[in-house]
Amino acid sequence: MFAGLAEEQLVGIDRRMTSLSWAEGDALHVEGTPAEHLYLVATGRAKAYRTAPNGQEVVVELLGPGDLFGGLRTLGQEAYAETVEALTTVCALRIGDDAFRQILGEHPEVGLRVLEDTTALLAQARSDVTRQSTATVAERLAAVLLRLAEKFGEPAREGGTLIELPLSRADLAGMTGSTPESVSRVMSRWRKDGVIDAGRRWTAVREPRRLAEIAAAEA
Amino acid sequence: MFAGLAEEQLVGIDRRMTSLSWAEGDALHVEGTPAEHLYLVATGRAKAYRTAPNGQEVVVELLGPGDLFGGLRTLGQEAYAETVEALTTVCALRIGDDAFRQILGEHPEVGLRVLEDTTALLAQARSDVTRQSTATVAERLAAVLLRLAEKFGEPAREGGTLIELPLSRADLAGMTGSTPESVSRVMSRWRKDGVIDAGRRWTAVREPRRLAEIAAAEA
DNA sequence: CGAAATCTTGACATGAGTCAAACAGCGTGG
DNA sequence: CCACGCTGTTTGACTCATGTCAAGATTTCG
Repeated sequence: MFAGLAEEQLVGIDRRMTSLSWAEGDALHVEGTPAEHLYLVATGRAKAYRTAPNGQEVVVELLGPGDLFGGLRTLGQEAYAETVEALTTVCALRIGDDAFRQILGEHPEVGLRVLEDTTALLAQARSDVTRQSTATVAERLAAVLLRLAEKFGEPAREGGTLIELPLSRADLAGMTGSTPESVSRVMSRWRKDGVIDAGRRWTAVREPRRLAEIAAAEA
Repeated sequence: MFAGLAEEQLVGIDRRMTSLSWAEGDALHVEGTPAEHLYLVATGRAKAYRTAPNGQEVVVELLGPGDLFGGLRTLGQEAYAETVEALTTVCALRIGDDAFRQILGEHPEVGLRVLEDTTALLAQARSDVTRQSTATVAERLAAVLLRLAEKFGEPAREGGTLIELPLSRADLAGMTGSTPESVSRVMSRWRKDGVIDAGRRWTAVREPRRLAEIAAAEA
């Protein structure tokens, strides 16, 4: 995010940010609360979700180091639109309205970077809308797992990619716009077929290509 | 978008943009083409849609005067993610990569404005994801009609709000992630109940409150 | 080791997609 | 100016994916 800035500039920026940390399960900020801070994840994982009128939680983003989230009155956000909850221990930097504007004034490149990030998120969200509207649960789940593997995965010793995240069936249901039961069914089938493997706090993709085929609705 | 700038600054900006126009049905830019321009709608209406793997068109945004769209390599967009098609005769200003950066350099406020817009679109898209995942077709359609009335509606002489847009059942299906048949069924019912009224090239919301109740899933 | 939470699996209900046929606007050409 | 045909809409009958409810298995943690 701040790549390409000199050491002393970074120190200047750092002084204006507050470093905070949360434990697994804590909420970093809550949907509907007045939006006053931007956050930059330093370490750990978190999920951002919205609560639908019917009470279901829909996960709109998974956050890791380097990700920006939160909201500012300045940017037309009256209140936080999502609740962000720590999935592991999380450290993040918090920045206020005025400090953000200052930094943007001093370092225009940073503004462009933020715009770039936001644009990418928009593209992501729209692709989610499209998939949600046209794909089946299995296709959506395959796409989600591939994305997770891409962003959070590490090579597993048994082969394939390991996603070490404490995601419950309910979380996965929230990401696919489905239910824990449906997710469980689909994953059981895949496990039987050897496409994936999963425990309580992790998931492994054994055959990415099969998953990709499923996600592309070629089956 | 450029509110608050002096006359001569506007002239300077204007010189770097190309003014273009399209007829109803024309594509302003096509999904998958290299992204090289940003556009600002001057007059007319257009729809932005993505084509799902199964061939269905999902409308992700309706554009009117003042709306920004398109994409730039600079912002991390390799290719346009959507096709934008004119719903009426459309005039828009086109701006290239370098010019955009120049303007941002000269007028930082504009950058903030763009970021603000993008943030709003992101919030919109995420709210769409949430609704898509949890609401029924009727609820989604009600929400879409209310949004259209809000953005494009004008008071109708018969009472209620008139949306003068050439939207086919297929377009509405694209916006609700559904099918023309389902949309037709729901709208027939509402017409019978006097909640809305519709012809080929227009739709009128007669009882916004009933629609709002439906959208909020209170029925 | 036991209770609480989570996951799995089954049986069932239903919203909404698909296919198909009848219908209505609307422009075109005789 | 009217009839024809094209295109989009409406309505019906049927099917299927997926949500719901419920019971049993498994894991976690106090």
